[in-house]
Amino acid sequence: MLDLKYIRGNPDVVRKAIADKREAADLDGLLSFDEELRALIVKADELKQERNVESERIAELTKKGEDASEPISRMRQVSARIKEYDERMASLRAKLHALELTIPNIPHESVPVGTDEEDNVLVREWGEPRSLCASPVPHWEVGENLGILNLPAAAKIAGSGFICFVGLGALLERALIRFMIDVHTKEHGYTEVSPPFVANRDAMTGTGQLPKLESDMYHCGEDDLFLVPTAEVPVTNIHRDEIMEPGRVPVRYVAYTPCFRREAGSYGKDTRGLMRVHQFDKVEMLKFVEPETSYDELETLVANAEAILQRLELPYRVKTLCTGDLSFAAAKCYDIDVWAAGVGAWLEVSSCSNFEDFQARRSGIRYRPAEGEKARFVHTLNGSGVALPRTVIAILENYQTANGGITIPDALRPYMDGVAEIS
RNA sequence: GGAGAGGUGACUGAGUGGUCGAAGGUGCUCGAUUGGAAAUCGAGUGUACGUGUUGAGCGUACCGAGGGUUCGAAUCCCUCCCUCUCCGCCA
Repeated sequence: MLDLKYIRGNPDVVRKAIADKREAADLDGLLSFDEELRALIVKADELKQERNVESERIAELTKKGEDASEPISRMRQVSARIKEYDERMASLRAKLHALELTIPNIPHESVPVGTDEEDNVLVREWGEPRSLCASPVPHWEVGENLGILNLPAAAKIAGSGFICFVGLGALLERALIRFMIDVHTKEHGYTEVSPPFVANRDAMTGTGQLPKLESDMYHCGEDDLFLVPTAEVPVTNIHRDEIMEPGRVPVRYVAYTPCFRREAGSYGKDTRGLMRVHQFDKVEMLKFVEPETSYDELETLVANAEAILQRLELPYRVKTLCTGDLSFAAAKCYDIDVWAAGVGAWLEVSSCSNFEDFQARRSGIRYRPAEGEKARFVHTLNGSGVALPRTVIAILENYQTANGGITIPDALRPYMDGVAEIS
């Protein structure tokens, strides 16, 4: 959510952001509601002041035993008018707020303007895109062959787009989670959290999943709870409606959660195997920082995610998303794609974003720079560190050996009970 | 799921219809005192919105949330949420 005063003062900047992000938002409607509302506030406040003053007089008269019926009947009418104003303002506020939630964040000046992923800009590449064997097969084949992946079982249980790991496959998943969290807590200074995997409507709205993406969320109607689409939702909301005391920021968290996404409307060949699933594991990093440092923090965030892939010796590339590919709430975002030799494709395993104060304003997350100073909104950032299934794909495909087995990356072996190869 | 208790400012804790944005205490900030500190004394100490010759002032709102009663609600009524205690159930 943007500052309404900012929108009022810089409508052209906001209009450009909406266009660059290819969003549809009724800015003019918002501005006119805002103007109408402020006019009503002035009138209603005047009436309320009159009522407050007169109420005090009525109290005095009553105390002295004098007749107060004249001001009372007059105030009865004033109150009726106030009620009318309050009702009009309430409905106007609701409409205004609904529109406010549809205004996207403004891209940072360093973000390239573009229409879709074709216009994203390559920042750097790491490692050689290759495999241990000459002609690696796709992960679903090698996984089924080795008995570590049972997709038909997952389909039987929950339908297509779900995963069932077996044996060393399941251990590999668990090892990756532990490996990533350990690196981030022990070497990168993050604090581990294990949050709820469901979130309520307020939490989902605070981070920006609602109202726009409701149809992509799994929803428990009975309790009006949503399965988390990313740890970003529960972890960002840890500090919702808080003012963090001086010295508290920067706060850095890392969390493992499963992520649930309906992926409604996603069809095509990139949905094969583990590439696009409804439930996947992810280790996510989040930061709450001072505004002045947020772009430096974004760079280290990306570096922290890259460190995971470097340890696993998986080739990857980093891209800056252009305005058209940038998500609704982000001001700037880097995507990291890992190379998967079997399917011969770059797969997105991390998205590292700076939301500036967009989520913080929406969620009421502030900090006090020093004792006695005015509270300011923090800047929030988050990035995957990293998403599991596509990392598993890369391991199954890039570490495939000529005999159809899988070599375990050195960094993972301590977490795999020393297992060096799956065969 | 059943029964009960409770939600007030950074914290603690008063307040059952008007003089309450809210006593007292603690903490914090500034000042006095001191060689320095403690103690003591004095002053100050929320957020949001609006208005404004723009950060002085003024106004409005906020005592878990939302409604209602009333000229007037922290105080009375209703609904919901959350916390705690006991019982039941259970990993």
